[in-house]
Amino acid sequence: MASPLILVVEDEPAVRDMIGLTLEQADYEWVSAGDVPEARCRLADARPDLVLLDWMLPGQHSGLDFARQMRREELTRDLPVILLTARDAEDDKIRGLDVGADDYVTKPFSPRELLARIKALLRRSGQAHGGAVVSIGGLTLDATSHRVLAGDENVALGPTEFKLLSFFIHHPDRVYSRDQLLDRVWGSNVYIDDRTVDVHVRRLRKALAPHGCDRLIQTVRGVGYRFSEQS
Amino acid sequence: MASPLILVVEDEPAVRDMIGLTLEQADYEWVSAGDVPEARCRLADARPDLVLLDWMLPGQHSGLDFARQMRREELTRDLPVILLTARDAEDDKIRGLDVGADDYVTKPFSPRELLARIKALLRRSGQAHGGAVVSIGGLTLDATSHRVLAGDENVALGPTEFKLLSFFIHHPDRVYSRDQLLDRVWGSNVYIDDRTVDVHVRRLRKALAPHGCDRLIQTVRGVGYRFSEQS
DNA sequence: GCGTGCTGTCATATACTTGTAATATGGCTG
DNA sequence: CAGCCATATTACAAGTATATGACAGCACGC
Repeated sequence: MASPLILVVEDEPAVRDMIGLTLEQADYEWVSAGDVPEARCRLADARPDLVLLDWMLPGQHSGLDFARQMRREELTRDLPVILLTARDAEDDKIRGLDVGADDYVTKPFSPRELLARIKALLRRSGQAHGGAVVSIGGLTLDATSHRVLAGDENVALGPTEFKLLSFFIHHPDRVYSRDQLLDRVWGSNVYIDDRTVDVHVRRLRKALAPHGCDRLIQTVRGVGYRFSEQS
Repeated sequence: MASPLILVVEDEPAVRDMIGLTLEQADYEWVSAGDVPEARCRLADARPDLVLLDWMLPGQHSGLDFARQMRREELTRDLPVILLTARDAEDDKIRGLDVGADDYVTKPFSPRELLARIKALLRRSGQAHGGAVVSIGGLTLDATSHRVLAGDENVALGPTEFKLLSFFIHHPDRVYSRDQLLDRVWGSNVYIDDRTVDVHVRRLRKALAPHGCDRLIQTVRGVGYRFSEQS
């Protein structure tokens, strides 16, 4: 998967940039917003994977209200939120978690701590959704929605190609003969010609090529095919 | 709201207790059942909010059959089910989702993972019942006033179409086979032809088309339909 | 009872998939 | 380099799945 996108909602430009720098060093993408209305826009257009939210924001709405709002809306309900708070008061922390923040960090915080919490949260939220999701080499296959993504673009596949890719992606780094593939993808005891596998591999490659993912399916001459990230 | 009640269906007492402990620590109420008949009783008298269901159960009925049954009955149709499976086989996962489990967890699993999934599912189903209004992709469905808006215009739907859309909008980003849709939208023990689903999907699309919302209902060839904002 | 609207089924049209076969390409061996 | 074999590519026609439009039976309100 592409590196996660993080939305930083913070009115103080200096703090914002500091956080941004930290994020960049850890290879996260990020966008920022200085107030709630702007944050709402970013939320809608950038679709971040996680939100860092300042407790105190200018304008009539506090960060807390914003968090509460996020929980009300379908699209943002499952977004992990980390609250940034200058205060140390236990009440605030509790109120924050109560409203649906998943974690909080007290200012001043170390970059290391911030990153650790971000990482933990992304991992958790990832797995909460990722029941049937497998990703390799920029390719993501989601059995639940029956979808394949290359990077973040949708890949259209026919039923057989989908099954073939599904098998490959679950059994990477290993050669399979055409017969083995017929058995495991088409089902046992099918009377289909070996060469048919070539054709489906071709179709799969063709579908993946525009996204550069066709390199994942490798021909092993004299043996069969292999799905692997390495050349 | 009172803390959610979770039904644990698992024949192994040790596992049951372990899960129970995990649940208690997270402040969930729970009841348990060791086999399918007992589970049915608990379902009827305790009315749980979520079911944790072991894949392999003693007796002639597997957990899978039980899940399927639940989907057919009015009262239990919308109950979130998490399948517990010792196996890692992809086939089983797919079959599990096929039957209507909302998620699955592979044994051995960490308490944290289990809790994360429970939380995610409860949040989703909570909104399905509690929040009367749900919006996705410009479509708004208001269960209270029994009304559907596309943007700000009213969409006229027949009863079945409304139920179908309601189901879809509450279960987005996921494929459902025609059989599953019959079970979950039409209800118990109907013997209606698969193809009828096509017709209702068609009617729904037709009603949504003037507002450009028909793209939300996507055909997944060879599998069924999916409701999603993407592609 | 009569119209109206909804539902499930069917027949038909359309769109996609699929296995095969014919042909091209490429690599290896001698 | 020739010749052989394995794989790649393309085309195609049959087979399947889905979309669509029409219809008859119902249920309901008037």
